[in-house]
Amino acid sequence: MEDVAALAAVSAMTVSRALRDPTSVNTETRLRIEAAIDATGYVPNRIAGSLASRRTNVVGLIVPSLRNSLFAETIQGVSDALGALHPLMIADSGYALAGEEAAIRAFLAQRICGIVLHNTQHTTRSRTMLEDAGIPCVETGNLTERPLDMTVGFSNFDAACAMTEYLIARGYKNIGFVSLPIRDNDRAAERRAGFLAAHERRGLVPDRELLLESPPGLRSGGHALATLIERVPAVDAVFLSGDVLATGALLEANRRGLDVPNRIAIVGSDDNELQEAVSPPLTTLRFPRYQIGHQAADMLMKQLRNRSRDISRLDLGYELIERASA
Amino acid sequence: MEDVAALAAVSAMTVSRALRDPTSVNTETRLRIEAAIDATGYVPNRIAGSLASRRTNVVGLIVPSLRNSLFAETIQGVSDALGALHPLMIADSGYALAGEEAAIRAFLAQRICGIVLHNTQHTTRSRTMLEDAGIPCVETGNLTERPLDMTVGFSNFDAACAMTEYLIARGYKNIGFVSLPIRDNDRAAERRAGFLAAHERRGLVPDRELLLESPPGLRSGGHALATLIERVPAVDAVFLSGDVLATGALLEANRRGLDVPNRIAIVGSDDNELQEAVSPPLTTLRFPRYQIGHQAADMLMKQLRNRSRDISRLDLGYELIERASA
DNA sequence: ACTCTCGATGTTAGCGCAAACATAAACGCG
DNA sequence: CGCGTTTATGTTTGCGCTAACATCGAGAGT
Repeated sequence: MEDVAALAAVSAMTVSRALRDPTSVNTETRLRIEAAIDATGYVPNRIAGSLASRRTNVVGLIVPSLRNSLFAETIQGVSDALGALHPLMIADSGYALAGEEAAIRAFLAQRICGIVLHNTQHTTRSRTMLEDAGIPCVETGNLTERPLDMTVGFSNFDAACAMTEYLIARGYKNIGFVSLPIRDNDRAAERRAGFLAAHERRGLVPDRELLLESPPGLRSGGHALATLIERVPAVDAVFLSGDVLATGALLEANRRGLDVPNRIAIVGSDDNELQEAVSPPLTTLRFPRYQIGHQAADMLMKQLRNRSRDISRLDLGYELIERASA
Repeated sequence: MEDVAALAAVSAMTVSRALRDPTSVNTETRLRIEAAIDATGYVPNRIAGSLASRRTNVVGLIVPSLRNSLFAETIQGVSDALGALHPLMIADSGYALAGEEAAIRAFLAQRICGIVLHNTQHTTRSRTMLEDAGIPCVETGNLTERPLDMTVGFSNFDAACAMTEYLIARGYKNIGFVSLPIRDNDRAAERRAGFLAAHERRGLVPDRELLLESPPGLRSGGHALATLIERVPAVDAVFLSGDVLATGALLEANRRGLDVPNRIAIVGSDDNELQEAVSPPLTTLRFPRYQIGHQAADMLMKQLRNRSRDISRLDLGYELIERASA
């Protein structure tokens, strides 16, 4: 920076100012400085700047998995909202609370200015670290009642409940429910709770044999369908809530020559192009995952500027997409 | 850190050492320091550390898009290989060279210690910035002859060539080729070149009418198939190289009642669970995307330690997965 | 006993910036 | 015309750590 300052015949401080707030220096001076930067190929050192100002503009994001395309939507939303102003540091928790804690610790050491979490369950240590750090934090993935700081998303409970009531209303009697493993996964747990609540509201008692946990994956969805049919031959509908499980189940049903939806209805969640393209097209829940990421980052940035929060809980809802599979 | 040092009755320097290399301090001292860290809730400031040591341990990664599940595999590979030692900063270029340049500039300001790029085309400014920065750089996505520094991946040219020769060998005469838009996408360009080269090797002249560029997406693959059939009714095979184009085309063929592979063969690339699950299962190319990310990060870290490179070009190859669609 | 080495720790200085304050010139206004 | 006020820039200091060197005692070899 000294070199640039010398070349532009100003002090380093003026260069620093020109870089951070171009309006704060005289236009002529600014142009001289810009020319000097160009000539020297100077690249500002944000590390030094961050140390001096005691804050960075880096935002941290922790998702359960990086390879899951669902989270990819949210990641893209966050990245787009942050734009060029805030570099993005990403880590995956591996669906484990301990993994999240390790990532939080690493991020705090990097003195991130804010954090987005795709989880609402945390170790106590994670909680205290985040509180002590005093940085804005947005939890996404599931809308909790008592967020650490801010939260944006949709209610997995409500969504699953709505889908289940939809199936009940259409006359299905023996409805199976398949979710991802519930351990350390509040989203899956909420959905199962929603499934059960819908039955309770209608005065029905769900068959526990029809509740299943399944790893993610297309094939896994097929297995889940097979398991449920074997356990309870009378099953007439299955709600597979997670990833591409429903698509896998549908393909399996087709393979077995089961008539969907007359012999068995299949519905899913996390709508995507594929679910519409299969035959019959799947009735699913659609979640605004990109928007969640975008809004989360927006809320974070707003709080970084204002130092005052306007909303701390934002429900972006869900859509039930009716197609031919139920 | 002063607090920790006082509590452990040592100097700040010893605390710093204990943190960076626990073996360099006496075991008793280390335990006292660890206890003090625990008691005070001290979180090291890597920003200050980085400034003093003039290096960070942050690795940068730039992909064309964050929402694309193909890149997600590579991202996960990079993240897993880096582990807890190296925080990961991610940006997307939006499939644009200018976007990549902006991300590189931002990363260099953050003084990343190394970078992984999923692209082998760069603006001249990008190139000079990376050279001047003098940090290790791994290019993935397409194996270039003259990498900036290191490269790991597979040859899109070879893979497309092999698939095309496979189709030719099976007797298909009018082979269509669909790729993603080629502008600023060396991978798509290489694949088309491979397609053309395979014809040339066999002394065939491909019909230019059968070359198509298509945006990504399932539906888009269907459209591409429709377009090719309309243009050249005699088309008897289509190679859709990119994303889920082939799956979309297959679903469209099924919808139209076209016999695959007897009326028309459909083959794709980027194998995944879905391509195996559709009917008929798709013949595709499989690329080791996770491994590419993992190896790229490994090469980066090895060079950060050794300061000497052992390999600068690593071909992880591809597989041609034969199934029933051709 | 004397140096020599080596492990363990301390001291000094400075990384490259930005906050806070200082300065200096230009401006407006009664 | 003198005063406060504003705009544009400079100076000093320190952010929290680590590199480099200094120190200091314990053990080894002769």
